[in-house]
Parts: sequence; C-alpha cells; structure tokens
Amino acid sequence: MSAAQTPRRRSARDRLLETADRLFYDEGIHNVGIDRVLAQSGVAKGSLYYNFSGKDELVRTYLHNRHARWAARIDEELAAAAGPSAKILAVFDALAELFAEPGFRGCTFINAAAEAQPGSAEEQATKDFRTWLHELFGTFVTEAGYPDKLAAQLVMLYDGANISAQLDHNPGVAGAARDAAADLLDTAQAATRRPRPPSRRASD
Amino acid sequence: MSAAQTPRRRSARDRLLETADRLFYDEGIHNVGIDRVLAQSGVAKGSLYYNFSGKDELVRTYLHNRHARWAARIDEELAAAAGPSAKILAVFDALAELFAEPGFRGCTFINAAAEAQPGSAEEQATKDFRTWLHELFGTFVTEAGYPDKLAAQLVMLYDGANISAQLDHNPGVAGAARDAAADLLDTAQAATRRPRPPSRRASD
DNA sequence: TGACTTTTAGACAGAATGGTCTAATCTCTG
DNA sequence: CAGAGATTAGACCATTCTGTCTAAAAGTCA
Repeated sequence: MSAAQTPRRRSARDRLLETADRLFYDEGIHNVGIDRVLAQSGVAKGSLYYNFSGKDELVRTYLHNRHARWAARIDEELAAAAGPSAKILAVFDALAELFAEPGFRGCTFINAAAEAQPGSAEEQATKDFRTWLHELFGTFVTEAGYPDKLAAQLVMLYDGANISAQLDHNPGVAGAARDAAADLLDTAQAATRRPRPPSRRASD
Repeated sequence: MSAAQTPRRRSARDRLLETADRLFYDEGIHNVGIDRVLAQSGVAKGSLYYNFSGKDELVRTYLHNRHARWAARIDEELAAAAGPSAKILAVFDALAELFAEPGFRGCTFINAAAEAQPGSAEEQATKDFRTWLHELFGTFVTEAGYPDKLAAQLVMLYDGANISAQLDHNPGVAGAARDAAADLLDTAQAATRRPRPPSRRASD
C-alpha cells in the first residue's frame, strides 16, 4: 500500500474529547450523559474510566481545551492588528467570524456558568476564562492610557454580543458591537485630551 | 380570636411556585429535582401533579412569573422617567438595583437558555423574553428618532451587564453600562443633527 | 517472543429522576 | 350536613445516570 501505514485509529481519549466537545457544547453539559458520548465516539465505557477519573474530569478537559483554542484564535487575530485600539477592535472581528460559524450556540463559559454548582469544574473554568477575558481588554486599555472603566465596558459589549448572537440568532450583531466599541474608544480618546468633559445626566 | 381567621395556609400551588422560584433560580432548573421542591415547600407529591401537569409546566409557570415580575418592575422604573433617553437610562438604573440584591445570580432567561433543549419551556420563555427586551429598547430608540442599530447596542449592554454582574460578582458594573449607554445616546444624538459623521476604521 | 499498556464488551450496582396510583383526610361552600 | 375540591403520605414504577468490575483482545515496543 502506497499511502504510508494506515494512520492508526485515533486514541480513545481523543475520540472521547472530540465527541464530548460537540455534544457538551451543542446540548449543554448536564443534558448529555456519558452513555451518549460513549455511543457516538465508539469508545468502550472502560476506556473512559481508564483515561479519565470520571465525567467531571472529561468536562474539565473539555472546558480547558475550549478556552485554549479560543485564546489561540484570538492571538492569531491580534497579531495582524497594530496598536491597542486596533487590537481591541480585532477581538470583535474575531467574534464576527465565530458567530457566523454554523454550529455557534453561544459562549461556552456563559453557558457552563448557568449549569455550574459550587466547586464544580464549570465554576472553576468560568472563573479562569473571565480572568483571561478581563486581562485581554485590560492590557490594551492600559496600554492606550484609557480609564479602567473602558475595559469593563468592552467586556460587556463582548458578552452582550455573544448573548445576542446566541439568543436572537443574529450573527450580524458583532458589527454593531464593534461599532459601539469604536464609539467608546473615540470618546475615551477625546476625554484623554480634554481632562473633564460634561456628562449626560438622567433627568435632563 | 381577634386576628380575623388565621389566614389559611397558602395553597400548595403557591408554596410550590415560591420554592421552585428560589431553587430553580439559585441552582439551575436541571440541577433541581421535584423531590427537593416538594420537600422544601412541604407539599405532597400528589399536589404537584394535581396543580400542574408535571415538572415542565411548573418550569413554564416559574419562567412566566419571572418575566411578568421583571416587566412590572421595569414599568415602575420607567414611570418616573420623562422622555425616551431618560427611559433608556432608567432601565440601567433598574439593573443596578437588581444586581445589588443579595441572591442575584444572573438573568433568569440567559441561564435558562443554556439549559434549553429544542421545544422546551426554557426555549419558549427565552424567546418571549427576548422579544420583550428588544421591544423595550426599540420603542424608545424609535421614539427618539435614533437609528435601529442603537437598540441592538443597548440590548448588548443590558445583557453584558447581566453577565458581568453574575460571572465577575461585580454589581457595580451597572454604572459602567449606564455610562456606556449614555455615551452611545450622545453619539446618536450628535449624528441625528449632522447626517454622516466620519467613522473610525480598524487599520487607522 | 514476552511484557506492558490500551481498548473492548458487557454485566452489574446504587442513586436519582419524573411520574402514577390509592386511600385517607382536610376545607370550603351550597 | 353533604358533597366537591384540595391536600396528604407513601408505596410503587420505569428510566436514566455515573461508576465499578471482569475477562478477553488488541496494540506497542524492547
């Protein structure tokens, strides 16, 4: 046979993680029993407990991999952008691509948090992801000399875009989020020049 | 006895809904079995199935009541505000109050959506809530003559504030969301006067 | 070849789930 | 009072869930 040696079947661990990634994300972690993961991955139950300590560790690994893959993708997107403001907007460009993908069903960690119980893998992974997300925007906001509050506002637009894309089935919302971010960036930049601009009040 | 007749014990239905409201919201719908709702409400299993067709209808009613109560609360908050812009900002004031409440654990419907399966009560209730939310902002944005896109951006800030308040345990984020909304409102107002202002591009 | 690791199939257990059913009791109202 | 509606306790059921165990087969590599 010319085609090298048949690239031997992927390990049970890999097949398990691939199937878990799809099912957990598509249907929610608690909605998917291990029996379904086993059946769809074609792996024996014993192999699950040989490779993982239990469902909890499978979930932990699933969430960890999701975080790592998304962070890597953002890193790629950022590489092409020059300067903190451009990098901030590039994050929203990455969201636009993500939302447009066929199977998009919201942010993995927002969804996981809704199912989280105290001390669970979901809780820990969400905490880690949130730290990463805040640092992502926080770094660029600080670099640009903008006030810290802007980072919190950008995180809100990031999360809000995810929710709208998911719940309203509206991938195009990433553009509106990017526009809003650009607007906030402009305002922050203007305020950096002039120390204290007048602010709008509620009862005007 | 002077104190009128002892106000007879609240109905099984009411006690069930009160307990379900607390448990479903605090721990997530799928994390709460009917046995726990029954035990904590002191209601017999038979009464659940006498008053509801099953857990699904209990969930449906729980979500419906949550929506109704929040909509009523927003209505109150809006009554005090004059003009579309003030009403928009008043929604964020309502969020600030909500986030500051002790048991806050995120938006009921964002959380429910993460557990939703196709055709479930969670899915339907979330859809209804999203329609209401978009109309809430959409009405005021239209009244003020702002572009439709602004409504989508305000919804994103609303959702994003909920997520940050929940996942980052930061109730104060409502203030930053309000500020961002005010900023977008200002920009929209300026753009209403001058038809086409220059927009920031990524690669500048 | 022989030792070691990985994977397999399937039986099995123990707990939790939502739901049904019966029979007795309580409560309100005509 | 009588009767209808509401509530109770508890047994019971079928299903699903995670996890354990055994014994054999397959793959890996020195």
